[in-house]
Order: sequence, then structure tokens, then C-alpha cells
Amino acid sequence: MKKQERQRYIKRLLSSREIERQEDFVSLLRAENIDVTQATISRDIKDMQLVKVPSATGGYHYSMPVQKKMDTEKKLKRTLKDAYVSYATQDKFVLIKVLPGNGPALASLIEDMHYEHVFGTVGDDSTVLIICKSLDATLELQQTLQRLLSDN
Amino acid sequence: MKKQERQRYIKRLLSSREIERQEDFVSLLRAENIDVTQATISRDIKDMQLVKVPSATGGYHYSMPVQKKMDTEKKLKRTLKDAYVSYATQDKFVLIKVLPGNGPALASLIEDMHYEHVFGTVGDDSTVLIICKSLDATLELQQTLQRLLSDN
DNA sequence: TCCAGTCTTTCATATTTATGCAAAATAGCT
DNA sequence: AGCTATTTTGCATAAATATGAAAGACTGGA
Repeated sequence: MKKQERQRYIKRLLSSREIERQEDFVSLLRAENIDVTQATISRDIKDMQLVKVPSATGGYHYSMPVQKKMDTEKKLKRTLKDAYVSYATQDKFVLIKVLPGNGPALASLIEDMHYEHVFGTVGDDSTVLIICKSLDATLELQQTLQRLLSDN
Repeated sequence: MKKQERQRYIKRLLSSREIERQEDFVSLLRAENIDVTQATISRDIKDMQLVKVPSATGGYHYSMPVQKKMDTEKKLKRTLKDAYVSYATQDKFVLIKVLPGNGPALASLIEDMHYEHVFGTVGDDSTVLIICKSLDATLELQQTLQRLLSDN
């Protein structure tokens, strides 16, 4: 499955960098040895319903679609509230304990959010380890999670 | 204030129709005797951080930005929870009673959401009247409001 | 294997969107 | 009012994006 794999890469790129133009996707994918043209990216973007957001700083960047993002955050919030047990943090890591069975779901929701600050996540049955991109990022993420936990 | 007024119009158009291209804004505004070029619209869109969303049905349409939408919904939820007293509905109307002083705020938040189903709102000190676009729309809106009230 | 149908990609290009620059409008002064 | 600085706009066009049409890949039979 070529297309799906590429679209997974695209998702990953989305969260890792500020992507301003479709051609950026082309270059970045080329760097990973995936060869496509802008035309294909345009169709992928339509498929995946990505949007080009005018950023506060004056530029533009591609991002997840509105609805999906809202839905995901809602699910994430619910899962957190339902299953949250405790959390700890050290260095660039945030370790969340949840009720048995909820680890993978939570990890996957966090992935889906494509948080700027998150490098990656792993989850077993009752634990999710989030690896952040920096110490600052870790703080930011903590705040995000706390916000989600305390309703709002 | 020319620009701001135009941008208010743009917001209103956003919620009332599916707008596919910037030129559509130009035509629709022209119909309201506001004369602009696509260049200006492009800049307005950047200002307002509107996004062009690939819709499920194959086309594209402009829409409110992610962050703002989420923020507004949050505020709306909080206001509702804080100030809600009761509501009633009849025909295409939903009438919400709130604690004194909260009417205008609530009305304005509902406006800001640009709900598909809402034709318009008016609020006095402790009442908000929402006029929906159809009977079905009224039901939909009720559900939306109930969802907001019952957390989620 | 060979074929028909379906899906995906590229190429070329049409369409749409963004922007540099000059002109016009607006806002503050005095 | 008259002048200057700032903001906003349109024009022209560059830049970016979307898409028809043809070619290539893949799929599931016969």
C-alpha cells in the first residue's frame, strides 16, 4: 500500500515541522526516499482534509482539519477523565498511568492530536510514555494535559 | 471603519453559505454593495485566519480557524454552565433564560460559533432568543446546546 | 498468464491564492 | 485646513494549488 504509507508520513511531517507549501511536502518526502509530485500531495491533502492555516506570525502552515481535531480532543479528554490514574515526569518524559486496558487508546489519541511538542508515544495496557521534544516541550505538554483533566 | 465591517460581513457569509473560492466572497459582497477585489479578500482571510477545508463531499469551503472555534466553544460552554436557568422552544425559536447580566455575552458567543442552523440571535440582560433556520435546525441546535450543558 | 476493471500517479495546465509596489484612504497631529 | 505617518486597497503578476486526461500500477478473476 503505497498511498496509505505516504499519508502516514505526511501526518508525521505535519506534527514535526511547520510546513508552508505543498512543495515542502514534496521535498521532505523526497528526503525520505518517497518520490511524489505536488499534484499527488494536493490530492492527499484533499483526501486527508488537511487545511492551510494562516498562522499568527504572518505565514501559513498545513494542519489537521478542524472537526477531526475537535473530535479527537473530546475523545482524549473523556479517556483521560475516565481512565486517568496518575502521572510522573522526568527529563523529556511524561509517564501516565491509566486503568488497565486504556493505555493503547490513550497513546493513539495523543498521537492523533499531533501535538507540536510530542516526539512520540508508547503505550502498554495501563501506561503511556510520552517522549517530548525538549524540556520546555515537556512543561507545555503537562499543562495541556492538566487543562484537559481539569475540564475547562 | 471599512475593513472591520467587511470582515463582519465575511464572517456572516461564512456561516450562511458554503463558500468555495475567494472570488465567491467578492461576488457575494458585491451583492451587498461592498466592492472589493480578490486581493483584499486574500488578506482578510489571512487576518482572520480562515481556512479552506476540503469537505467530505469532494469540494472545498472556507471556515473558521481551529483554535478560535475551540476557544469559543469552551467559553460558550462555561457561560452556559455558569449562567443557565432554563430554556423553552417553539417553532423556529429557542429561548434561553440566564442569570441577569449574561444574556448579551451568551448571544454573542452563539453568534461567534457561526452555527449552521442559526439564523440570528438577540439577547437582553437575562434572555437570549435564538432564531433557527428551520424546524429541523431548531432540533439540531437544541441537541448541540444540551450536549454543551451536559459536559462532554 | 492475460485481460478488464479499478485505483493511483504524473504531466501539463487551468484555476486559485498571495504579494510587491504604487496609489488611495484614513488618522493624527498642529 | 494642511501636512505626515500609517493603514488599506487595487493592479498586475508571481506563487501556489487543483485537476483533466493519459499512462502506469494493481487486483481479481478466467
